[in-house]
Amino acid sequence: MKRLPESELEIMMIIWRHDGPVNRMEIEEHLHKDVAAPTILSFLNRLEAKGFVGVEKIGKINWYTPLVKEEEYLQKESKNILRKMYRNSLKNFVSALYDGNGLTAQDMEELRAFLEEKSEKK
Amino acid sequence: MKRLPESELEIMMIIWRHDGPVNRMEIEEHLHKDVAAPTILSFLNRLEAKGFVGVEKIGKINWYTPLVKEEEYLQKESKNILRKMYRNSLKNFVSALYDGNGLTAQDMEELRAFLEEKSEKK
DNA sequence: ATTGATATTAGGCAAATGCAGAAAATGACC
DNA sequence: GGTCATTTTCTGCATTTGCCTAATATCAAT
Repeated sequence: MKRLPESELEIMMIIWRHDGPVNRMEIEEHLHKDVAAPTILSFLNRLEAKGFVGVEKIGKINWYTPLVKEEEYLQKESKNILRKMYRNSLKNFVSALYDGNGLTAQDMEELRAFLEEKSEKK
Repeated sequence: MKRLPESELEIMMIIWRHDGPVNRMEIEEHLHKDVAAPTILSFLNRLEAKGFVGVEKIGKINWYTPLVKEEEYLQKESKNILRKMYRNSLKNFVSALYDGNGLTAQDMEELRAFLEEKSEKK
């Protein structure tokens, strides 16, 4: 499974978060950038070529569905990020966020609870 | 401050982790890939053009020093990653790692201790 | 000063990425 | 069927990225 460039990933995130098949227009609405329709369709074509989405044409509308699972992709990416930028240390990553004020008390509490839950049922 | 492409980031990580100025040869030794000398120098030139490193030539050797701080870059990147891929939720990121078996018990304990320490001294 | 060894610079090239104009297809309405 | 309106497809193009070959500079040893 290839790594996606930024623009394709942006599209892919929208597709993943959408329930069921999605068309170009819907993607456009969720995109924060303002790009021409052929641009989005071009990214979608590339996603299809890479096996990330399937397309079905109904009438003149293309409907896209994910073929790669979000969790699967994110799992791999999380590991890559940690390895490439944080010497494989999750703590380094969280530290960076903390020091850059990227963490709220709520984030931290949420994470604490998560860790607690996961280590309980070992 | 621009985002760095993968190959330039790899070089930059080596420079950051090295103590004091570093030359092409030293970088080459720390690189896990096997690339020709001009390739590395080409990346270094690009890093210089982007303001990430400074160069001083002594004899025929170029010595490189970071101009951008590692923490600064990583802080920004951590936030970007979280925003772009995990809906700004650190827990989502850690979850992904956990589910993909990217976390050891040690990682988790380390992180737990970190959170505890940081929330104590609020 | 010549030769060798090695480093950097110049230049370039294929592929990937981000993007959009023009052309073609298709549904909807008269 | 003809005409809009809209959608997709085709095609292309400027940049960026990853990488290297050939040329040039420079030190070191003779």
